[in-house]
Order: sequence, then C-alpha cells, then structure tokens
Amino acid sequence: MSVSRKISESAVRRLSLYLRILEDLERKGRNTVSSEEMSGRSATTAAQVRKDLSLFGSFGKRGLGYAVTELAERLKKILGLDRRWRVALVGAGRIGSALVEYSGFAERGYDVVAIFDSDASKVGGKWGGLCVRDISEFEAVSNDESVEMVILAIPVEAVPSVMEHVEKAGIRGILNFAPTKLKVPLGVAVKDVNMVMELEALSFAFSQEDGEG
Amino acid sequence: MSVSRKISESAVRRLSLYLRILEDLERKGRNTVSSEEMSGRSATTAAQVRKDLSLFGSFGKRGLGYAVTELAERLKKILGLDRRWRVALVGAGRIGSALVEYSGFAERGYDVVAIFDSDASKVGGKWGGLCVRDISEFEAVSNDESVEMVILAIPVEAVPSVMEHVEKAGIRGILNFAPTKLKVPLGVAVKDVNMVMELEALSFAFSQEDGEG
DNA sequence: TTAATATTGTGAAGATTTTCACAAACCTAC
DNA sequence: GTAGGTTTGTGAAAATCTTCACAATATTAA
Repeated sequence: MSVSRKISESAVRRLSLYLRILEDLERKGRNTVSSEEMSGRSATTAAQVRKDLSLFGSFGKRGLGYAVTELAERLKKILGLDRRWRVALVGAGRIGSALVEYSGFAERGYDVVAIFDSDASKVGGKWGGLCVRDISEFEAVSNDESVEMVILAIPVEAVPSVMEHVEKAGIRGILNFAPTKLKVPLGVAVKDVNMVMELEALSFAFSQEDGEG
Repeated sequence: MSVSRKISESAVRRLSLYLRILEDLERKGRNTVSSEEMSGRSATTAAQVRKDLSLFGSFGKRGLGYAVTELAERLKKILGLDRRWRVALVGAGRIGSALVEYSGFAERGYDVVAIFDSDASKVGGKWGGLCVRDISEFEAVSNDESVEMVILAIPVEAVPSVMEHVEKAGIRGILNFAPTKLKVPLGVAVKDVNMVMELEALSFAFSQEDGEG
C-alpha cells in the first residue's frame, strides 16, 4: 500500500483526532464504530471521515463500520506511532518545563532524551533525570543519543544560533514554539505552535461578529 | 468597510504572521514594504499576501507598496488588537504556569485577570499577583471581572464540569489545551492547541518519507 | 510632459478540499 | 437463500483556496 498522494495538513490533523476518539472508544470496550459516529465526535462529516481513511486503504466493513482496535492500530502506523521517537528539548525555560513534565508525550511514544540551554546557570541542572547540556554540545550529544526531532522552546533572538546547531546535526523534524518562521533546508519538517496566534484568531472572530449584524 | 465574506482560518493565521513581520520592520525603522518582501518572510506568495489584505480593503499604494506602520495598525484593528481583552485561566498546573508567566500575552493585549482551579491545595495560592479561585466561583468572579475569553489548561476528565461553568457564564471564546473536542453552543469560538497532535504531524511526515523513495 | 520602472488590486484560471449520492458489500432474521 | 436494513468506498459535483497575469496607478527622472 504505497501512498504517493500528498496528504493535506488538515487531513493529518483529523487522523490524529480520529485516533484519539478510537482510543476512547477502546477504553469503553466498544468493538465497532461507524463513520457517522466518528463524525459526531470530531466536528466533521461522515463522508469526510470515510474519505480521509480511504486515502490509506479500505479499513471498514460495509454495513458494519470500522473495527475500533484494528483501525486504531492502522492509524498509529500511519501516524508513525508504531515506534518510539527520540526527541531533544532546546530551551530549559517555562515552556520547556511544562513540556518535559507532561506525560502525554511519553504516552504517545515521544521520549525526551536530552535537554539543552545556553544559559550557564541552567546548564548542569537536573530535569526529571536528565542533565541540562550546553547548546554547544548539541551536535555531539544528539548524535550519541540518536535524536530525531527537536522541540524548540527558546526566545526569537536565540533562534539563528540554535538553528545552526540543529541543521548541522541533521535533525529533520522541529516543533517550534518561537514566534518566528524558521528557515530550514529542504526535507526538514517544521510545525509551529503559537499560542498568541490562536488568541488572535479568537479576538478576530469576536471583532467580526461585533462589526456585523 | 463591512466584511460579510467568511475569512478562512488559514487567512487569519497569515494575517497574524504579517502583523508580526510588520512590527519587526517597524522596529528596524522601515517605512514601506512590498507584498514581495512580505511573502519572502512568511512562506507564501506575493499574490497571496495581496489577496489576503484585499479581503479587508485597499491598503497599499501601487508602485510603492504598503506603509508599514499604517498597515500594522489596520491589521491590529482587524485582529481585534486595538483594545485589551480580559482573559481567565482555568487550571493552575504546569501549562497554566507557563502561560501566566509568558509576557507575550500581555504585550498583545490579553490580560489574565483571574485564575481558577478545583484542587483545594492550589486554591488561595498567589500567582503573579492573582489569587487562585475555586472553579465553583467561576460565574460570579468572571462576571465581576468582565472575563471575555478563557484559557482551558485542564485534564480531559475535568472538561465537562468546567465547561458547565464556562457556558453558564456566557463566555464566547476558548483557547483549549485539553486534548478533546469541546462541545460548545453556537456562537462560541474555540481554538485548540494540541502539542501531541503537532508532533504526530511530524512523525507522519517522516513515516511518509521512509515509506516511499 | 512623457517615458521608464515598480507594485498593487483583482478577475479568471487552476488546484485542492469537501460534500453529495449511490452502487456494492455486509449482517440479521426468517 | 432471500429480503430488509445498514454502512462503506468512491466517482462526480460543488465549494473553497491559491496562483496567474495584467490593467491601473504611483514614483522618479529628464
């Protein structure tokens, strides 16, 4: 089953959501689920659910629906969750702290195996069993530890110098919390998380309402 | 200038990004900027920039480009940033802590004016000048404090009971960090922030690469 | 004033995503 | 085995979003 089609970002996002729904159903002991029910829980349409899934194959049974456990397994595989990922955190600040302590990452297969900072007062400190390393050691350590992805929780000013290390180390996936668009070589995937932007979308929605009617 | 068209989510996201770029240019003392230059800094095309802006009016000068400061002001107004917003934080945990300490919110006009939790050991504690209140006080306090938006940084289990309070208080904007799709009445805007989902998109990108070629 | 150059604003074309609608497939009951 | 009810998978249609391409407009220089 080779997938040569390009899958849209929103489709991937929905797949994540479907997986979460399936895992909930699994906990509740459900065996099968229809696209109709999935759509009800995910703010889409049944047709959308079926179309999304059909991008990767034919997982359901007509007249019956989808086998919860089996579909969950398939989605995990599709999303690359049938293995563990080795992740490095860069930036031992507030956000970094919240992330490292958050169990959700480990549950999903993402293991934080190294933490870096450039602040001398933080380097050497222990964070949940890990020693905070100086950013200058990034290439060496991330190589030793087979780091595959990086979580960037640093201020905008620090981005250029940190990105040099990250590039040199050949990292190909970045979860970026810095409110700036990263310049990365081809083949490196970046996902931006920007909470201010989300709030702006909320106040935009309000402003629109008020401006009309 | 009434805007009856529906503006897409991605367009709003780009507007936020344009604003950030403009503010950077402003700091650097630039007076004008072309759609070409904006596109270079925002991973879109010049045509996209112009189209996005033209949804709200005609802000540029042909042959010259856009006046940096003026356009920034316009965008602020469009995004509802020409005023301050009163925000309540629900959930005095790790994520909540990181958010409250984060200066970016206040800089953009979002003031955290109340903090709530259901954990008795947290209630009464001081958080950056604010007293953590019990969630049962939500309606009363958020009414007194004229809360307009809520940041939900609570575990999934707590969502239903908290949402009851939020609904009753008539809140119309929610920034949701809980990894579940909220059920909200019509007219309530929700933005989801889900870091695990973003990581899943990254590992999906990797898995696709590996599966091909 | 006119020519040369730059850059916007925007219809129209193209691409992508979502929805529709229905044949095909499956289950249950009798 | 057949009828009746359900639900998938998927082409085709509709809707939405992005890119193209160029007339319109502004600036500068002579």
